[in-house]
Amino acid sequence: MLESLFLNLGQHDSLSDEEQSLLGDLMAGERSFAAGQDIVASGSRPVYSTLILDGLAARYKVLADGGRQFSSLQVPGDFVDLYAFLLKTMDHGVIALSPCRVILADHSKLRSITERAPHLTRLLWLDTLIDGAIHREWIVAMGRRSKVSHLAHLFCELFVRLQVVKRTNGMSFHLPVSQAELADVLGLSVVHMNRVISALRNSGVIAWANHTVTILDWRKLQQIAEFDPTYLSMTREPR
Amino acid sequence: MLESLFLNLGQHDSLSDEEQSLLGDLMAGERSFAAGQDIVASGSRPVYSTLILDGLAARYKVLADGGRQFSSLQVPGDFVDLYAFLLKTMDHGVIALSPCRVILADHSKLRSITERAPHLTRLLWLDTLIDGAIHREWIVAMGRRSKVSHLAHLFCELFVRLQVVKRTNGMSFHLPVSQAELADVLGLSVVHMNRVISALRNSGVIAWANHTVTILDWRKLQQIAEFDPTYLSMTREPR
DNA sequence: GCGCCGAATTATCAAATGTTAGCGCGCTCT
DNA sequence: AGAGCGCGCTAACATTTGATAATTCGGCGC
Repeated sequence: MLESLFLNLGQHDSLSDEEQSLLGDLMAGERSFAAGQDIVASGSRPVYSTLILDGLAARYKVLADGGRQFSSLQVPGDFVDLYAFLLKTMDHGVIALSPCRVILADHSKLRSITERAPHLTRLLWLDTLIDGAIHREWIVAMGRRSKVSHLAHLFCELFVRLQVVKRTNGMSFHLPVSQAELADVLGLSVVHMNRVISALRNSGVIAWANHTVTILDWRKLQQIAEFDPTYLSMTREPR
Repeated sequence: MLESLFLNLGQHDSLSDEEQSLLGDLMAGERSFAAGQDIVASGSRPVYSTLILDGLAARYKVLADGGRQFSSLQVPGDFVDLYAFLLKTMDHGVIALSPCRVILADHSKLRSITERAPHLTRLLWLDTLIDGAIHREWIVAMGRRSKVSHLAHLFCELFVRLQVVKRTNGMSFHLPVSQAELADVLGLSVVHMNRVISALRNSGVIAWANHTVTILDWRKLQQIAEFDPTYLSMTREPR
């Protein structure tokens, strides 16, 4: 059941049997959320952190004028709020964009891992660092890429991340979001989001129908996006 | 000399004498950089992490069309690349925006801290988590705030962060950046950056001259920015 | 099969933002 | 003192993006 987690953490450095069993002991208490439900509420002080087993979730913040901005997308094998273990108070919410199955990690158990399993601690720390690296990449995309390039970059990133946890199907992956939700990722109006999607479609590099994105020309998509996966740290080396 | 670091880490939880001495032992090898110099090069694999003692630095990425985007600003007491300890390869650069005095932390020593000092490890981890929280706040600002509000938010954030490390002077702080550099923070053209700055000035909440920002109306600035400092985790509690 | 509803798409116009160019100020170098 | 230069600032115009509204499309229940 924790296969996604093992694939995710294990891609960066090898996980010993003991570490796998520590993780098995850590993760307990499966839950499900319907699309649109909050997985973690803004302002709360969680006593456990949440790992996605299945589904798509997003961190978000809502401003006074009602505008919503997603600050990340979370796929199976991702901790959505591992940082709450140390940050204590959630300054934003996490919402299920599709039906989500999750499993919980008690903060007290996480703490004892930091006391007793330094290497596993470093891997969990690394997981949050990659989170940060993705944030930085998003900032660059929002600030200086064209909107089409930004969208292309997002698709590249999602494809690679989903591939790691075996959720791609050839060059396709499931993307259960509406154009309005995607607009809240890129920070655009729905109308303009639609224009940007049309442009990327018309360039012939992707197809998107029935909540499924298909990459028709991976090389060209990468070029449009200037995608360099270095920031995802997908090499296995001692950490 | 490490006062800024102690102020920074110590604001979240108390640092024992032993931890302070571990940090003193960790940080060694002072260096200086002129404004405009790279402190850490993109693509490099650092063997130490860098702490700012004095000056202003920024993480950045340059795109193929020459556009530059800063993904963070770093003030005294900040590690600019603590994450390189685990991420290994820099996927972006770090530049000195003003003359910078820094001090280094050997990755081998950092590693031994994770093996022997769990609480200090958690505080260092926390430091990188706050980094991530700031990134998320920037994403929200870039996506859904008006440009004036974004700028106001940035000033609120800088003021509060600088206050922690005692680098404010009343309601003023030193901001040694040109409007062009600030444009690379917000992701705007220089011309529009100038318009936005003028608008915020004209609203009477800030003054900015001689590289010094003065907050004339803190309450109103916060309102414009919808600034809520929760994400900076400025409460001292067990971590 | 029919009608309803949410989502996608298009059209039109308005506002925000970018581009290019130029001016002026204050600084430094000679 | 004069020239050069970086930087702030403004103007004029082009392009991108947003707002509003209408139309189409597709799934789903009756």
